[in-house]
Amino acid sequence: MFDIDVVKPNRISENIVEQIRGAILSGELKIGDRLPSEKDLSAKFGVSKSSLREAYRVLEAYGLLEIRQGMAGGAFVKEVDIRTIKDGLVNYFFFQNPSIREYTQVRTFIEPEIVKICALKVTEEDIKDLEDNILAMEAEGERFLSDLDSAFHKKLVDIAGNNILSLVVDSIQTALINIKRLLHTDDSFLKMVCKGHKDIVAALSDRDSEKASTLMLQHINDVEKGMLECKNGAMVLTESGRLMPDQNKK
Amino acid sequence: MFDIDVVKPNRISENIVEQIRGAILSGELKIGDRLPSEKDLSAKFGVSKSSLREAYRVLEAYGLLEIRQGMAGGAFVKEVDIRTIKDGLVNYFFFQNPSIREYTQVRTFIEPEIVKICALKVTEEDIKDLEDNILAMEAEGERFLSDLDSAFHKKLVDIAGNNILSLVVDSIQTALINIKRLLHTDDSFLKMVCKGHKDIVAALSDRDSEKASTLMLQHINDVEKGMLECKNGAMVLTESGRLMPDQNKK
DNA sequence: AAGTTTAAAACATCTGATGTTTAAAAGTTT
DNA sequence: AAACTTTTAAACATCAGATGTTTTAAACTT
Repeated sequence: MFDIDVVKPNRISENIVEQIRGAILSGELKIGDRLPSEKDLSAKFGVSKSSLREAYRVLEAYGLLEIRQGMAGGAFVKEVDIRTIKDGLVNYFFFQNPSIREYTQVRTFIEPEIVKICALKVTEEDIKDLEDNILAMEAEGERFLSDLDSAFHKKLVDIAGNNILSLVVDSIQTALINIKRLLHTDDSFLKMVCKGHKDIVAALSDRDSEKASTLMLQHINDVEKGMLECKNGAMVLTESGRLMPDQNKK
Repeated sequence: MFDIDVVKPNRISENIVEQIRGAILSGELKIGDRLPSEKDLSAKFGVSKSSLREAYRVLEAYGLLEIRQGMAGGAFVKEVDIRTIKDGLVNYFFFQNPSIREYTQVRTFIEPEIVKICALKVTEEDIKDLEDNILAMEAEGERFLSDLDSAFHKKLVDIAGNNILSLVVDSIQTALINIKRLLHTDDSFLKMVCKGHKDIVAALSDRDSEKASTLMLQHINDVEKGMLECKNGAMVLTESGRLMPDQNKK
């Protein structure tokens, strides 16, 4: 059978949203283009200002418009940025609540392959950046562990040069940061992460793609193990690896 | 240096959006909960109805609220659905315009691994569904090729049982459908797809995970090759594999 | 030429009125 | 009593217009 779409109410603002979104996706409106003022455009559409404003708000929420106040203000077509997408994914994953296993599984599929590509493309400057990241992690201790850890993996995927992979890795790292914030990782976790990163960078420095890949796989599994062992936070992990509030600590 | 976030204007509606979003993400508000009516809630926040309405519209755009008219209507907390996320990704990828190479690369990392898992988990009923899908493809010809092709890969990833992978594969399939709509695939492409799917299902039926994985990798590469050879549409592919409007056909 | 003031365009917010939708309650018929 | 119809009221949808705030550019002053 065919898929059925729920019939939506014919809201004026929604109609306008689709017209403007369509104009952007068809190329009629380009980045930086300024739409007419609320007053003018509402008159053109033959609707009230409030209806048009609601449409503008929604388009802004989609990340397609930027609305500026002031004399030279107005509504400007904007490139959707990754922040908009990640915020949406945060909302989505809040309800899905994927298990740590699921995150790890995706990572084990993608990141070992990513470092293989990195081994071929990585520059001396990249190596320097990665080494600096590790040094910062050792210096700062656990304070910025998650952020630096996240930055390390994002740096690698960016070297690989695939926008889609970058989005996926970035989103997963953002989700993992949120999870780690609720767990209390200890010093041995930090040391393990640093060691893993160091070995990977060493392999990349040698342009040894197979070794880098194997080390990355090991590292990802170590991180999962470390996270699953963390049980001293306000949250506990169910046997399926899902994060839940600890019922015993009220 | 630290990341800098652009300071946003202190809009009333934005303030309300964040308060309500926060209440949802903190668990204070649960799926199905009904928020007070516009009249009541705007009074509680001490703002006008219009400001509250704009906030509701944005939350609705995020997929966090569903607003219903009528006597028993109002604003209800809703689980963000995948459609909301995919629409956002369509907007995002419109500007990123990833190359076919990028899509293929992600697929080659993920889907061979997915079918490995499928080989262990697949049921007789799943096999039947997959076979039906192939039969439908052969019967329908090119008309629904993209949709059925997409459904085949989505079915496989759903068997694997990883929400994140399902989202990634689903999103890539949606993007590829949009690209294929602009290319004109021929009958040999259809045959190639059917053959690939058949072989994969046969390997899954034998529970041969390695063979299924190898065949999937081959299939994905074949599909890329087929797409890159398609040059008879209104669009052309640049040497980097990006889809662009054909300048010669005006 | 540099700094300051002023003016105007555009969004932000508020108020209050009117229309529309929808489900439940009330009423009617069989 | 059950089934159908009509009425009603709650809540959103839309509109109109007034007032406030922000920001830039132009006018003005030093």
